[in-house]
Amino acid sequence: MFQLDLKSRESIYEQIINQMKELIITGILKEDEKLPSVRELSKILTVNPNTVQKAYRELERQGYVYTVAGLGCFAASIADVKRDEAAIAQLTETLRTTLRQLTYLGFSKDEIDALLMTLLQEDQQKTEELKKGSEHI
Amino acid sequence: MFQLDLKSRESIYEQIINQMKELIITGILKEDEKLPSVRELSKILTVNPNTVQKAYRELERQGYVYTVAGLGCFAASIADVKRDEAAIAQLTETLRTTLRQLTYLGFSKDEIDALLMTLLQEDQQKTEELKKGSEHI
Amino acid sequence: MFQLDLKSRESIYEQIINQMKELIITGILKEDEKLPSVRELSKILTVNPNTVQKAYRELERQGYVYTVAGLGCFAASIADVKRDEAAIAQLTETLRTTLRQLTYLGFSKDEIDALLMTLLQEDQQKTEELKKGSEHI
Amino acid sequence: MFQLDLKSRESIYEQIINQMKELIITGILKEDEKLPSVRELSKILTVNPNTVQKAYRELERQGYVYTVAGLGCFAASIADVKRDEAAIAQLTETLRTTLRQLTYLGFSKDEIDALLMTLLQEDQQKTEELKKGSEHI
DNA sequence: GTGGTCTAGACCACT
DNA sequence: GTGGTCTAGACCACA
Repeated sequence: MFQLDLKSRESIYEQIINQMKELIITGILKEDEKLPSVRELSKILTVNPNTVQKAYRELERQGYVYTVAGLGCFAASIADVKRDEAAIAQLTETLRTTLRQLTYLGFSKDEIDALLMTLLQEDQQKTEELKKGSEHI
Repeated sequence: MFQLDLKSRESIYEQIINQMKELIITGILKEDEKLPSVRELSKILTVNPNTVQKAYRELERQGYVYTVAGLGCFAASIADVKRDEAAIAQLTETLRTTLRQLTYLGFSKDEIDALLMTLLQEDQQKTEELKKGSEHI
Repeated sequence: MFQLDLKSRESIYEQIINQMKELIITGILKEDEKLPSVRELSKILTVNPNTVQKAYRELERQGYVYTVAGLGCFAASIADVKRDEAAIAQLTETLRTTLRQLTYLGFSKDEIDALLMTLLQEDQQKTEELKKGSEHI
Repeated sequence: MFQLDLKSRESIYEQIINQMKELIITGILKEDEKLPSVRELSKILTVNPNTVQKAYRELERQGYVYTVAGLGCFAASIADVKRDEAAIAQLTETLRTTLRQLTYLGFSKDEIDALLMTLLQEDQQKTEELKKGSEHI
């Protein structure tokens, strides 16, 4: 279910956040469905409970899950996911910088265009596959 | 000449690297032209010399500059740095991840498309301006 | 009769306490009227009986209800609970802290004033409605 | 400078957050002024560095401070403080509930009005005093 | 059982 | 030196 890469530059709690987002956005984790408990997931991933806790807290802050003390953490409605303007601004800035770097490396507009189209298609396909996968359950 | 943003998430040495790359690739810093010395630049930017040193080392590692002991650091040939496959792979991965995050935030393909078009146009304009600017020198 | 919000920050037993207080003070639950049993209410609300138990205990401690062993829990005289100085002090402290937090967020005195007026009016209306509702019984 | 109350129901990191907000909002900590380092403050308060860290991170998230890795944490412009809608909604809800409770305890609208006026005035005075105090430094 | 907070260490990248 | 992340424990309130 989860694939952690300890060697990755992405920190563990960020990997947990992103993979959990994937499960929620694609509907594999349905609205109001319970997430594994902090302790449970920490055992599965063999990481410290605090690390999982940190990820869950951030997911709650961003509106992906909601917490009921004593009961656990549950997937929120996708509609509740906050379009955090700060996060969007940061992602936009990352895109801007990255595109700029490609230009520095001598990529023409058309080459960048082609690359982006490929990546976007890839992204859409991945989303579709995950959604289909969850329907079969 | 340099614009450092201490509040940015991007670390200072990365900002120096990226802006120096810009100067080199756009030809504002011509081949074999001397870069400011580590001490000089650190004074201009009011940052720690170690930070500038680290940026220069990384620029050398990536082939953007070469160092002559006792003389200083010089801009390398643009041909030497173009099409750095490792760099391209990394930038592609960054794009992939960033697009995925936007999808997580509920962005539709069309919205992402629109955003990318805007950014690309911005990038092209900036490139044009820099080229014109360097021709006048 | 009861509206529990699991997603609320307010713990479940506190929600039960507050709503039970509302029923008692507005006279919907009249003096010496029997409250639903712990087991009954826990089934209705689909919560753990311990949670209801805890709420009832706290209501008893604050004088809102009294317990007769073997018979159940009954609404106390409203006179017994009014003007609980400890409770008032605590609520005042909560107000003080909350107003301060609004100031931290940059709210001007006028903005806070306006907000309070709105809330007070809301509160008065709700009180009126409840009183009318209970007269008809 | 700081007053921690270990017995308080307010957690330590929340106390740090609130007191730091006070220092920033009142201008005692001026824009771009450095906060004590995580380790330094943890020693002063004899709490764990992680606890201070948690407070600083939250302050950054809310826009009260900005962080430069390797340099430290700095007071942000008050204009940058984010009017976090979720936080405002929560504070409003707290006010609503608290006013309701006072009504339950038999307070008339006029009594609540009077109490609120007193608290508001208190709050304004405190803010004024802190601002004056910082001017004298 | 659950999440929330805290302590006491440790290692890393950056300045 | 700085903040950022992580581990390995512990205690608390709540369900």
